[in-house]
Amino acid sequence: MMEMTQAEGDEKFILALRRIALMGGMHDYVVISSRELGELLAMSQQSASKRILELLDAELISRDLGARRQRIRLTQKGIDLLRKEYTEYQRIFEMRDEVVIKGIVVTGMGEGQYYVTQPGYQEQFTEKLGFTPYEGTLNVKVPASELHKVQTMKKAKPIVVRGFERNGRTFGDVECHKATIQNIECAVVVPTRSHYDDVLEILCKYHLRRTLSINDGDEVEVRVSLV
Amino acid sequence: MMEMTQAEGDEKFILALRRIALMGGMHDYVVISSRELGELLAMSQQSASKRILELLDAELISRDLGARRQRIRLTQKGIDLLRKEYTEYQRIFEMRDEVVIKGIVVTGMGEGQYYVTQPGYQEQFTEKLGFTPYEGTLNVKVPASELHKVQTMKKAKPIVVRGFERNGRTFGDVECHKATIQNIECAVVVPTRSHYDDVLEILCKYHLRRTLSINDGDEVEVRVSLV
DNA sequence: ATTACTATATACCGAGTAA
DNA sequence: TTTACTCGGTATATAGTAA
Repeated sequence: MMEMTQAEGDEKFILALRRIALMGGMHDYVVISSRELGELLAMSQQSASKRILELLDAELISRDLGARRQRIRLTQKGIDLLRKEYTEYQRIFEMRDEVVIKGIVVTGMGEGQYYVTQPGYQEQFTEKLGFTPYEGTLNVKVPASELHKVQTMKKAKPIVVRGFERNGRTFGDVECHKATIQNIECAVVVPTRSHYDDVLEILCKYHLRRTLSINDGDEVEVRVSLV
Repeated sequence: MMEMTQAEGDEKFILALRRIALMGGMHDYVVISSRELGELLAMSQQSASKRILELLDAELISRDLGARRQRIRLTQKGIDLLRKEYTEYQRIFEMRDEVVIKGIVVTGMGEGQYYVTQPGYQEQFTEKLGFTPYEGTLNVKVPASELHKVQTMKKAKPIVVRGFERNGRTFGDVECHKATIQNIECAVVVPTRSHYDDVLEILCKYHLRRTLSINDGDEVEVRVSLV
């Protein structure tokens, strides 16, 4: 005897629910025969009839069964199930608008600070990011399970801060992405050199450790805009 | 022998594609074992393995099969299939003639009040909304989980209140949507500036805080008409 | 026309197991 | 550890048909 949880068993209902919803079944009863539903779902009249009985049994639809025609509408439970599906697709496709990366605050090697304070960069930060960064970056280590989000971020169009030369030293381009941490505006700096880095360097107008009262080991959510 | 068209046979692939997409497989290869995928899909390792082979055969994913681990990503065809599904859900849910957005009453920055009281707007509000707004807006903060409804609202055809110039200052167009809160007629003003705003500004003939006895922190349901 | 039952056919899943 | 084969049990679909 194979038992199924609610969520697992739901899957086969979805297609039928969607067809009914597309015919207006979320708002009111719609006339639909089992033959018609079968055609829309590429299955036999018999199977469609059975599917309707299953949907009724699962309380995902309600039915008004007349002598020659049945009328069907979705129940609230049916609408909720479809909306859950919809939300999952939104998560998939709107992941492109922003991505929330969880990570742990760590102490960096002071590299960020060195770069941020270079006047050649600083002017551009102010112009292109809309704020003058505090002289120091917040370093956030990203766990492996979140690294794909960093990849996503790196593929989004960055705000490019141009490199320059100074005292015979070459400073490369820096790619930034606007972000927020607890609603405070900041920016993630992607050093163009290292492609496999799992530490985000974050610029902010404020001293984030003090402003947010965070320290090494604390978890933070960096909400990166990808637009 | 039962032949299936492409579209019909696709159905069983969708769930697996969605899981892979949610792990970032639309953007890059992601490491995922057949056991892991099986757990996520509530099926055995064997079945998940078979499903992966089927997805490969249908050219919906591509795979980099290493000695100890496989990496999978969606092909363009796989992405297209998911997007087709997403579009169908959009059709279902955006066909709706109203959307109910839950939010929390907050205190705004007084901007709404400034705009509402401009005579250039006020006349149009009276004409186009059917009521003369109280001199102040109710601000409702929408949680992230409800933001997709705001997107839906923004895609509906708005009532446009034309901008104007006054004392050398330019006032832009304002987009409104008719709505109700607890059956009281009102209108949601869409701030044209930022697309990611999560605060609704609400116009009403009455002083809503007093009329409904609501205050900061209270939850309200804004029922927005999309027709 | 319908809906939907019963019996048969088929597709699917997972246990066992190899590589 | 992996991936993925074979095979047998079971869930699911359809044809035939009743009401």
